[in-house]
Order: sequence, then C-alpha cells, then structure tokens
Amino acid sequence: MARKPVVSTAILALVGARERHAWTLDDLHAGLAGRDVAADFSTVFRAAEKLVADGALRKLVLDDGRARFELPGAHHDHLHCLSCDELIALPCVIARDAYATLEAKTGVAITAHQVVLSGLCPSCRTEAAA
Amino acid sequence: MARKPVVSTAILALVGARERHAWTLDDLHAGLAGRDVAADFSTVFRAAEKLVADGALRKLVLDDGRARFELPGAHHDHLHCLSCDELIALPCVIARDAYATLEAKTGVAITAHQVVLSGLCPSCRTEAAA
DNA sequence: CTCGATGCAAAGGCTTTGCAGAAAC
DNA sequence: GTTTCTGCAAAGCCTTTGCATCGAG
Repeated sequence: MARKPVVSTAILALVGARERHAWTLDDLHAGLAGRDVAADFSTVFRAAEKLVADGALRKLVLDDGRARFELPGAHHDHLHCLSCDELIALPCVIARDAYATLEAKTGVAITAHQVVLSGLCPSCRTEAAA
Repeated sequence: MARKPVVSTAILALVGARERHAWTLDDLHAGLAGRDVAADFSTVFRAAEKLVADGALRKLVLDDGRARFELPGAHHDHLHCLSCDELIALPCVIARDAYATLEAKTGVAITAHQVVLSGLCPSCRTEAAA
C-alpha cells in the first residue's frame, strides 16, 4: 500500500452505516462531503469501481441509467420507488429451482439475475393512501 | 394526421418482422437504413418514444445503459447474453401470486416488474460448449 | 524512489431538446 | 394556414479516462 485509500475507506464506512440501501455516485459524493471528506467525483467513481472489483460493493444499473452501489451479501430483489426514487431491498421472489427448470427448458445458461420492481415503498404508499 | 409518419411506420414494420426481439436505437437506425429509410437518429428516437407513449412499443433499459424497444404483448422475462449482447425473451419465472404475497408482507405497492437474467443464449451456450 | 491514491480537466456514449423547414390536409 | 413529421445541430446527463501531483513506505 503506497498511500492510504482515504476515499475508499470513507465510502465503506458510509455505506456500512446503512442510512440507505443503495447509493448513486452522487449520493456517495454528497455523503462523503457530509462527513467532511471532500473527494473529487472521479475519485469517488474510481474508488467505487475498485471496491466492486474487490467484491466489497455490488453495482447495479437501473432504468434511469444511473448506477447504484450496495453492500454485497444475501441475494435480494429491489423495489424502485416511483415516488421517492429510493431503491429498497426486498426478499427474493423467485423459487430456487426456477432457474434450473428454465435452463433445461430453453437451453440458456444463467449466471446472474436482477429483479427490479417498480412501485411505491411502504412510506410513500402510506402517504399516497392518505 | 398532418403528415405521414414514415419513420414510425417503418419502425413498426421493422420490429414486426421479428428478425430480432429487442432493438436499441442504433439497431433501429441501422435497420431502417437497411430498408432504405434514411432517417435521422433524432427522428428515430422521437418516433420510438412516441410509439412507446402510444402503447405500440415497450421500452426497457439494461445494465449497459442503453434502451431497447420490443413489441408489447404477453409479459415475459429477458436473458441478456453476455457473449452476443442479444436480448432474448424467456417465459416468466415468477409465480402470479408472488407479488401479492410480497405486497402484503412488506407493505410496498408493485406496479411493474422487470426481470433480466444474464448468461448465454442457446446458440452461444452451444458454441461455448464446443 | 516507487507505487497506489487523488484532483483537475477533458473526453465519451447515449439520450434528449431547440429550431426551422417540409409535407399533408 | 395549421398541424405533425423531419433533419440538423447542439446541449445534457452520467460515466470514464489522461495526466500530473501527492503521500506513505
């Protein structure tokens, strides 16, 4: 290690605090600023990419074309709230053997999957009902 | 109708020919050129957006950040082939009642969902095995 | 001195918009 | 004349890269 990876460390601390489930680069950049880590945007980008490459973060891209970073761990699905734009973690809705069945039936080989639901998160749903 | 929507019509004809399941804007643009419809890229973009608004096409965005357009119809899932980059239609893997269960359990409201699997399409899988 | 981390600036990729001209009615 | 479609050009949004500098061993 030739120099302390200040930004990477700060990102992990930020995401580890779990104030939020998924972070865009902007979120990370702003979040670091809130913790008095004034990193350049490109540095945030490179640090996040490196953390993904190292397996310390997971990256996914939504319909809006923006990347989100989250902690890796047990697989889960996501709900993208149409109202507050937040990305919420949800338990996986797909049966474990569904993929094997699908592979056998269609001839494809599945290595990963991403399920993104669109709708309202619990708080926005409550608000909407009022 | 104040002017014939040449490009929109050509797009529908192109997609309707089903030579391919999902089309990027580039695919559409090139496909039209192949049919001697030399439309401008922005025109293709606007025509495609209008067709989506009219319900004649469906739009989805993949991890690579590029939009794909497909014919609407029975819901299906997708496989994004890691080798040839093609987007293949697959039967839906999620049980019909799974969403209702999830809504009841988590308090979210689901209005749409998108399942994108990553892996190999049948032909690329066959090639890879050789 | 060496190597990774950082900042600044600029480029890239794809999407989106402004504006004026053209076509159909 | 009015309306919609179209082309050209330019802007936008996010992401990504080049280059020089800085800091720790």
